[in-house]
Amino acid sequence: MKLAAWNVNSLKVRLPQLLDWLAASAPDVVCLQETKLEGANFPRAEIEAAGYQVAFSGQKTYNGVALLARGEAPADVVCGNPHFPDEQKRLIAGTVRGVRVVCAYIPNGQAVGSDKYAYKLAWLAALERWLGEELAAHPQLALAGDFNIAPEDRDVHDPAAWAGQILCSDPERAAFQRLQALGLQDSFRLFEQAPKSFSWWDYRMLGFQKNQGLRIDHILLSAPLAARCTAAGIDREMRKRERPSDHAPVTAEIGA
DNA sequence: ATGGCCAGCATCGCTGGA
Repeated sequence: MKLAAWNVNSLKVRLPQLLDWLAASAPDVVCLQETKLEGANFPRAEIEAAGYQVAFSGQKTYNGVALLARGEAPADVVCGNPHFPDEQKRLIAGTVRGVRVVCAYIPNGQAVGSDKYAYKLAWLAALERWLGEELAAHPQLALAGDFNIAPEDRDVHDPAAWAGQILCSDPERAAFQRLQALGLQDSFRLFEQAPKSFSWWDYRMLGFQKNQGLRIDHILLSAPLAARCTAAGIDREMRKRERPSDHAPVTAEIGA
């Protein structure tokens, strides 16, 4: 089973690319972030026509997450974190083929020390608490999405320039490590990977052309799923398109 | 040259992203 996560930066704009990518890559489960759509505008019919059933939690203009599952509806869907009342639609979970899939759009944080940074750290602490419970109930669990955290310096094109900055600060990285301490493993690092592998590139300054990026989109797997994981990667093809999302899809393959 | 982009909402400039 192939799991994927993609921050589409507006599902309205990126729908043609999403449909192309579903056809080309045939993922079994897709976690979308930044759909930026309210329920009535969600392109359910187009996605169902591509063979996927959907569950989503959306709002106008900002945020918005969705789960797509090929050939079946995600079961036991939960929106939001019961430990963190939040107007912002950033979390949705569902079960597909016995795997609990948690799709997260972790806050950006804007700048270290800002109110949004405090919100990000509080959001992460509540996520850790809730995931501890989810893992106890669902040993086969994947946490996938836009984490807005580059876990290590090798995930940053220019670690000196980014040192201590948003997405790279020690408290953010410590929060990522606490998620790992729950037993979640970074699927990408289970395998040999090319140096300077990134999942996001700034639209400005020819970021993608120069490969000046960050690896901030991740698929974390519980130990039983990590043991079944046969491959993990980042699909740069969509980032080469006209009018791309600034994020590339990330994928993990789970064997039987 | 210390900034260059993009999406949404709503105009002809702002917020937010990362």
